[in-house]
Amino acid sequence: MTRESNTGGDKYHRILNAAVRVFARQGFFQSTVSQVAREAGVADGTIYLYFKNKEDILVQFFSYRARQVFDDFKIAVDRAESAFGKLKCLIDRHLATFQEDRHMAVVYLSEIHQISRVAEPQIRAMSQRYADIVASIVECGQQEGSIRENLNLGLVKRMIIGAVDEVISTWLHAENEYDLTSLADPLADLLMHGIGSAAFGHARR
Amino acid sequence: MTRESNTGGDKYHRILNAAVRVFARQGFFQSTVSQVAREAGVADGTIYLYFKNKEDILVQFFSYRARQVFDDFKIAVDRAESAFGKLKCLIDRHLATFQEDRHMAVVYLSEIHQISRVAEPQIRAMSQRYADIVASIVECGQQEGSIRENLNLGLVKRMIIGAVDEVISTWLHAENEYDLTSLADPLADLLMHGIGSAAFGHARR
Amino acid sequence: MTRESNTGGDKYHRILNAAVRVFARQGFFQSTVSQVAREAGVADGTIYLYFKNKEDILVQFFSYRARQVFDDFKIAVDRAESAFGKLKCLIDRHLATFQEDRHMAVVYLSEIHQISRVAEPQIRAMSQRYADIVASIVECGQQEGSIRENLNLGLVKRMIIGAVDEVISTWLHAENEYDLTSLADPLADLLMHGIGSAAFGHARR
Amino acid sequence: MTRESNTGGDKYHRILNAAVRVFARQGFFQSTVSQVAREAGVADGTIYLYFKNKEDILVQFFSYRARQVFDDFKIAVDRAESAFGKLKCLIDRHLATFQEDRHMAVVYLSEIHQISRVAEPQIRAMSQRYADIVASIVECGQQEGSIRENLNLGLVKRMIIGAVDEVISTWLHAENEYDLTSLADPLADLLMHGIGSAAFGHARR
DNA sequence: TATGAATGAGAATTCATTCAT
DNA sequence: AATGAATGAATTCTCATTCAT
Repeated sequence: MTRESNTGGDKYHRILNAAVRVFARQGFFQSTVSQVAREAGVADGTIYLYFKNKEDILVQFFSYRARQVFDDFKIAVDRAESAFGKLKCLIDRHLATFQEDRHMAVVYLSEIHQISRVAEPQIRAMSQRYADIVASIVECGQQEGSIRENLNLGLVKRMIIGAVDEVISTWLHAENEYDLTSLADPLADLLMHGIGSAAFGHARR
Repeated sequence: MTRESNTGGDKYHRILNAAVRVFARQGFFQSTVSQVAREAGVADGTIYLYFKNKEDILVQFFSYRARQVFDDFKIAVDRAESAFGKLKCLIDRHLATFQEDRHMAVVYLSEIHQISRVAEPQIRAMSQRYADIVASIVECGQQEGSIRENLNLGLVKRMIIGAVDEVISTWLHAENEYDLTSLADPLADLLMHGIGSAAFGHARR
Repeated sequence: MTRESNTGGDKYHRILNAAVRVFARQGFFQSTVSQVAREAGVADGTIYLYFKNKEDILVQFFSYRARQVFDDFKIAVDRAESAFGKLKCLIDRHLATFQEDRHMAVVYLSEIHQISRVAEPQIRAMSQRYADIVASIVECGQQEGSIRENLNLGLVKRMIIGAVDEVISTWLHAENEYDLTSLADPLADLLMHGIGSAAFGHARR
Repeated sequence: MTRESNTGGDKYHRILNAAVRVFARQGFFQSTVSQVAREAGVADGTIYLYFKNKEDILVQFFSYRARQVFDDFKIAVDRAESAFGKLKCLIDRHLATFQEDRHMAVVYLSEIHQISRVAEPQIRAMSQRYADIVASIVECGQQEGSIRENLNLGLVKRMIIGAVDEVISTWLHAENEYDLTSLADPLADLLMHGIGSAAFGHARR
């Protein structure tokens, strides 16, 4: 009965995309189902043929749309050779994807906490996906000797995703436009080598 | 009825604290003014003697409560000597403060995007405050030679605050309790030296 | 899906029977056309090929189905010889019919008042039919001397149908099952001879 | 928190009475909360200060208003001496009460089946109250010899209440007004002595 | 005939805010 | 200052009905 099997997924995706636009503009709770319907060019009631309720639109968004985005990161990362290359690639894809779909970026960054109460599993799945990618990068780097041993993987993952999300968030709220992806390499460099000077060496070791 | 945490304050603070508790529990938009009033032990109408409207409670929270927290960071950082010490101190204070006031942490992390539409200036002020602290640390480090030159200060600030926020966020959603501050040093180390191995040196330079 | 009770009938009767089942379960106003359609195994739109609107299903039910039931009473009553026999027969048929079709019983007893606003004529027709039967029984009884003269026929009819309906209604809401028809004779006896003792005779006369 | 303790029970009873009028006119399901509010001269939202929801209005009606009516019957019956007198008294009060408050009568007769799904206990309580009254009449009659032994009390109660309700129901739907209470004595007589002629005697005995 | 996706009017309910006390 | 009853606009969601296929 779920409508992925819709004729071409037409209305379903029209509504989903419209919803993301509206939510990005006004926030989830300040958006009305009517607004989403109008933006999608359907009647109010039509929404409920495809979504259980207003919240379900957000859940579906995170379940399918955003999740798939994270899956794509994996593919991109696998193409790079070195750990550093992979890291740059991950961050670049992350930044590029969100830059390409600003609406999704806004909704992802603003509403994920709201939705986490109801769609905890989906959120965890995305988070885990990211953690897996980071783990694979770290492992690769440790094998080639470019990444140090004894890392707290979870912490590394949190640092990376936190840094990237914050970079995106700042970009979203910036007054003047600028190219987000141009920050991929500098950020990857920072994450790889830290802010410390090489001269001082690694304090701990 | 709840009077335990009535920190001797007047009605204004009683309401503000009650609101943070309620908002943390249910989210801003899913909380009602009545709930805040009940939690504060005042009548619904009383809220409006101290706050312009529901949203204003959140704005006041960010204007005074959260902002002051960021101000405190500055003081703590100034006490440390080395740049690395300052960084650890900043992160430690950040983590400790949010660990001590979980309600504030939830509201800060969840609702800041909602409020940003209406309280952009306050948000910017906090952000700028953090940027200043980071800048002072970097400057200090560069003078003592422990932090490299040519850093994109804004990017460094975003990396740090993003990493810390993500660490806090993960802690908030974790199933089992753990000590957040114990992550301060490991995280500071990561930010300082990156995940790369010293052996490889700084690729770029 | 439910096809068991599809009494070989065409769509019209399939829908009508399905509707009675659904209405009995949930009440007319709390039932949806979709539910009736699903129960009947047809598409929503198909309902409207056979019925003017939702209400019309109920009207048709009372027009044809329930009405026919009352017609059957007449036939049964005519077979009995004595007035008392006829009365017992009427009540027995009444109880037996409703016991056999519990769904109809529920709808008849619960929804007749709702429908009376729109299908007054049908209701009156059924009521008149019952009044006629009662009148024929009374007439028969008066001829054979078993029923007293000077009866308010309308009142007698109301007493009988009221008593029987109430007996059925109680049975419907009873917690444990019991045989409804076993109450036919006791009730007929009560209606025939009243609750007074013979010794006291008829007070009035 | 329940609002019986309202200042004079003002709004609460205004709404309850308005609701009964509206429900009587249109039926419960075809009445809107807005209509009740308008009839009561209050805002829509005010309804919800006194009633949990629309259905609760009906439940409260049956819980307090109608139930009390049944309680009154008891008092009236106790005043009469003979069993026959008590019976006439019961029926007279029953008819008079409903004649005096036509709205209540309509709602009671039309909506009791709807509400029984949700307020089974209240309905049972009223029914039991009536059964008790009937039982006391019968017992009294049996002691004085005016009512026969071996009666199925439950059946007698169902016959009486069914007959009375049907008489009221017919009166409600009648085209021309007539005095309902004038039927009390004839009906009591019928219930007491049945429709049979004294000459024929009691078949069973 | 039959379908069932789409519609959109309509209803219940909530809740921020006001204001008489 | 404080109260909390009252308001009514706004919102979500339902569902009878239609109509293109």
